[in-house]
Amino acid sequence: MSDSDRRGHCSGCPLAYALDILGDRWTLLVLRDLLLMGKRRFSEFAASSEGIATNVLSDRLKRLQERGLIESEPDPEDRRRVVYRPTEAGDDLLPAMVEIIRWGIRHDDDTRAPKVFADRVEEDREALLDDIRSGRWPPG
Amino acid sequence: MSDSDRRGHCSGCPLAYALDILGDRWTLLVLRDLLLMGKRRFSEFAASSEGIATNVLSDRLKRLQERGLIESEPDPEDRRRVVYRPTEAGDDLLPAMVEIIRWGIRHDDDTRAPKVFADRVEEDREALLDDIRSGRWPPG
DNA sequence: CAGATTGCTTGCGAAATGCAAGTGAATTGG
DNA sequence: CCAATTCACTTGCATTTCGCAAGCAATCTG
Repeated sequence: MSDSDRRGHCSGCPLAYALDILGDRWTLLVLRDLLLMGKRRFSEFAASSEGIATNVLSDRLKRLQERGLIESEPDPEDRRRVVYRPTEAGDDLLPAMVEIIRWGIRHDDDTRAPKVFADRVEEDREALLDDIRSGRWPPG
Repeated sequence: MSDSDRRGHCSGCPLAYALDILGDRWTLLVLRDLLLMGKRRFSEFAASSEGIATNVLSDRLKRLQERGLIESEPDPEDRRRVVYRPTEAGDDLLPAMVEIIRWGIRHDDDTRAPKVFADRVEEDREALLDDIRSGRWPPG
């Protein structure tokens, strides 16, 4: 049986529902790479500075796919590769992710988040979300 | 060594920082009880319908305290009891939590979240946040 | 004082995690 | 064309975390 079979808690609470999918150390970091960093391939996720183990990465991609937050297809230009993309449900996580990041920026004294991002979130959250969604971020 | 010593990943990413504190199945559910349900005691958290194990609950309360998201003091009216309260950093998580809940409501077909809440978040998020913060939620 | 309650700890089997190494298919270089 | 390399995983295994049941001291109630 795979790592990726987890028991849902079925409490009816939407937060518990979300945590059943996202409630671990790695899942949201993979989604960050997809939604904010524009990464699309296994080796790109694996190269992120947090250093996720490849077996865990493989498992998380599988779960995200089963839960409908991402989808994948073989890269037509190199069939060894697989291209992962967020679905609409995955993209829809952006506001939540940005709020968590915002909290992190405000409370981590050693944050290395780009100042442009930090400033922009506080100044105009909605505009920043639109920029990210339409590929206008990062600017310039 | 206690369960509550976890290794920080020190990547500098504010999301990774947040996940080092919040990235598990239970921590945010305890904070939900504190921020949204007005619960304050160990036995109240333990009674939530998700059914957290008492050793895990004990560990999470300890970690949240070490990380400065909650604080506790013995209940003057019954010294067996301990009263837990969110700190400012804990309260500050409310917007992120509400965004996650919003995602859960939109994507969980079987959600049992109160419709008043679901409607209000979509209609006027900021006003809802203010109502929660000032104890005006739930209404009536 | 006897019994119940509260917050929390302990013991233990099961599951998840991190790490290193390996696998097979596809691609590149010579 | 064939050896070497890349890529996305998988496997094995030791360590950590988990859920569950039981136990505990301190406090309160009758």
